[in-house]
Parts: sequence; structure tokens; C-alpha cells
Amino acid sequence: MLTATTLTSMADVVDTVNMSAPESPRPYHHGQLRDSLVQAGLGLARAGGPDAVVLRGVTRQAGVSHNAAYRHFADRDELLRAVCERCMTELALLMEQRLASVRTRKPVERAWARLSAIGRAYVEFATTETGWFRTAFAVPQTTHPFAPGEGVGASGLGPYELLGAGLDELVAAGAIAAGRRPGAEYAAWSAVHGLSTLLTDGPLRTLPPTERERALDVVIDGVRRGL
Amino acid sequence: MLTATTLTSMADVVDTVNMSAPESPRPYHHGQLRDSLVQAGLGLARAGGPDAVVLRGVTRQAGVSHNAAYRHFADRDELLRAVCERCMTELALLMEQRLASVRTRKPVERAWARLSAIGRAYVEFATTETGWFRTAFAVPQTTHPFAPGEGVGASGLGPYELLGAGLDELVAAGAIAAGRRPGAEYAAWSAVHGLSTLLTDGPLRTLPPTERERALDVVIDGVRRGL
DNA sequence: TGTACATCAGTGAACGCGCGTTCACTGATGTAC
DNA sequence: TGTACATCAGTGAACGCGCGTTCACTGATGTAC
Repeated sequence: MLTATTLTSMADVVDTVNMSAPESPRPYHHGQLRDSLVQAGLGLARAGGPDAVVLRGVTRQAGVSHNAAYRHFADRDELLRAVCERCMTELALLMEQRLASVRTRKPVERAWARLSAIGRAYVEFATTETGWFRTAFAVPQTTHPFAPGEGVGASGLGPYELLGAGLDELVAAGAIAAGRRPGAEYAAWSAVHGLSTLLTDGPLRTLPPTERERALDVVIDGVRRGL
Repeated sequence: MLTATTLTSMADVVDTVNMSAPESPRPYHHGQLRDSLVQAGLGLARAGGPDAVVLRGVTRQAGVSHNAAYRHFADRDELLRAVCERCMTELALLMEQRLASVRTRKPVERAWARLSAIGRAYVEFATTETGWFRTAFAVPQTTHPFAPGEGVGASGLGPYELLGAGLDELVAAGAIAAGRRPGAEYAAWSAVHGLSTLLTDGPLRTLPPTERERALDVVIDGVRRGL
């Protein structure tokens, strides 16, 4: 059940929404307002992070009166939740995309390359789509995090499950001992998530690109050695 | 130049500010309003994070009209910056405190224990003082991050320098090869920072305490093995 | 030591902003007969 | 096939909130003579 588009095509969708609104005077009944509002929210999140996802903003972009949103969302939180989930999906999609381009065939080498791709995609997403990255993790506190089946990519797996699968592959390929598998998510995930937040909102946000690359190499290598 | 108090005493200070305001009718000239405002900001940050540090809030708590703040800060950002720095100081102080209680004498063992203490203090701060932790890293974007001498603890070192010193000790003690030292901050810092944010604002925020401990162990162990 | 006066540190009222949310409403749609 | 009517999906005006910031002001302080 893939509803979100890929990274590149997403920009087009958002632009389309922006541009078509003033052109053709929409009929009284919008038809797919809910989708349009989430789409608009995605655009706002991309540029300004979770705080930019406001009811009046999305309705404005959809060319509709502000309280029309209440026909589709109970309140702002419900809208934000929907947008957060889509951001998570975008992350999953990028991870899948980067995973798919791993060419190596040798099992052990391949398993490591895939884990590395997962981690690098994560950091890539954070640095190139900072607004979405921040939004993906800004789920309203009332929400139970990571309900199964939410924010999943084309494979039906979310970012967290993709990481888990990557670690499983490592064991299956004999790259790491099965005894090292339990809890490995914590180490790997913490490392890439930490680097991501340090580079985007944190004290490393002014790091020049070459140094960013170096930091990424060190972190990915650290995870591998740590396992 | 140690201005901030320790973790435990800080609560008392904030409470004192809260309670003394209505009791004694303050003279027209406050005397140390700037300090009081930052102190109040620290209290707000503790409970509600960076967004809670608002001009009208700190002046309210200091028992002063809202625009009195403009005698001491150019705008809200300047106030927030001051509060952020104090939060960073609190983090440094906790790290120093936990470092000081490392008893082991054997050099190699001691160096590892000290690095572990640094990492654990970091995560402890994030989970027990979440508001301060979030605020410490919410420095307004206009600020250059980590200007030297800012947010330092009693030793004159900030959190980042403390970590660097810990890694240096590891080399000095012969616990790790000197060749592994460059860039090691990135790996270690990313790991503990990532776990901290996942546990506080992220998808791991609902993890039960015992599982949190386990995650922390895995991450700290992963850093050590990674080095 | 006394006094005029500049300077400093507060006050209180007001403005404008954008927001979430509610209200009574109206136009469009679909369904039962 | 035609029509009454319930239901759905929008509209537009309004409320209240808390915020940052500015304005003209006033009380307190300190300093030059």
C-alpha cells in the first residue's frame, strides 16, 4: 500500500498543488481535500519542519477556508500525525532506494554494504531533507510511537524494521555472531540518529561538507567495528 | 568562572525565585534582574524546553513588567542564548560530577571508566533533565555553535571538550592506538547523543526503564568496541 | 555637604501577528420513494 | 424519471490566546560642581 511518492517526484506534486490552486476555480466540493491538505503539510514541513505544519497554512495552500480542515481532521495534532507518518515513509523510501543500488554479490560483503547503505541513507535524508527529518520524529506526544504498519516504505517495512532486517542479514551471512544480534539496533540506530541530529539541528550544523563526510565515515565504521 | 549551581541545588534556586517574588515587595530597582531572568528562563526550560523560554514568562516569574527585559536583552533570542548556555553548563557539571566519582586506579581501566562515565552522564542528563537537554541544543540558528569558553563546567571545559579529554586519556593510557584517535569524537558523541534524543523526544521515549538501561549498556559497549 | 541634572532601570498601555477553534450558515450530493 | 429531504463538505465571521515589540512615561540613582 504505497501512497507516498519518491523524493524527487514529491517536489513536483507539491508544486502542482501550489500552482493549480489559483488557475482553475475549484468546484465547491474539493473531492480529495484530505489528501491535498496532507500534501500541503508535507510541503510546509519540508521547508520549515514540524512547527510549520499549521492548520491555517495547509488550508491556505489548498485554496480552501481554514476550517474546512475540520471535516477531515479532529484537530491540528491529527493533521500533524498524518504528515509525520508521510515523512517517515519518505525516509523508508530513500533507505529502500539506497539498498536497491547495492550491487555486491558476496554474502558477507553484501550484508555489510547493505547495513552501511541503510545508515548512510538515514544521514543523507537528515541532511538533504532536514525539514522532513525533523518532522518525522516530531510526532505529537499523545501518539504511541511506531505503531506497526505506519510510515512504511514500498517493502511494507518502516525505517526501524529495515534496520532490523539489515542486522538479521548480517547474522544470516555469518558476518557477525548470532550472540551479538540482540540489542544491536540500539547501537546502530543511536549512532546514525545522533550524527543526523548533530549535523542538522546540533552543534555540528556548521561543519563543512568534507568534514561531514569524514564524520559519517567514522560513524559508519564505528558501528561496524562495534558489532 | 563558575556561575551555575549543581543539578540538585538548581531546583532550590528556582523555587526560591518563585516564592520570594510575592513575599517581599521588590524595590523599584531590582538590582540583579538579568540574573533573575536567566534563572527564571532556566526554570521554564526545565519544565517545558526551549519553546517555554519566552520573554513574558521570565518577566512574569521575576515579578517585573514584560518589557523590563529589554533593559538586559536585545530580544528574545539573546535571552534564549543565555539560557541555552546555562543548560550546557549544567550538562558539563553533571559530566564532571560523574567523572569525579570514578574510583578505579589502573590507568587503562580508569580511562575506559571515565569515558563510560562521560557517556552515561550525557544520557542521564537527557533523560532526567529533558527540558534542559533539549534547550542546551536549541541555540538560535544565528549563533555560532560552541564558541570556546561557553557552557563550560567547573573545569573550564564544555561537554565537547570533556569528551575530547576522555578520548585523549584513552590514548595516553595506551588503551587505544593513537591512530584511532582522530575523529573518535564523532563516533562516541553520535552514539550517546543519538540514544539521548531517541529516548527523550524520539520513538524510544516509551521504552520501559529496564530496557532503557539495556539500550544504554549496548550503546556504551558499542562505542568501546568501535574504538 | 547640598543640589541640579543626566542617566539608568523600571512601568503600563497598546499594536499587530498568527494561531486553533467554534458558530451558524449554505451549496452540492446522493438516496428513498 | 422526478422529486423531497437528509447528509455531507464546504464558507465566512468571530473569539480568545499568548506572544514579541514599541511607545511615552516615571521613579531611582549617581555624579559634577
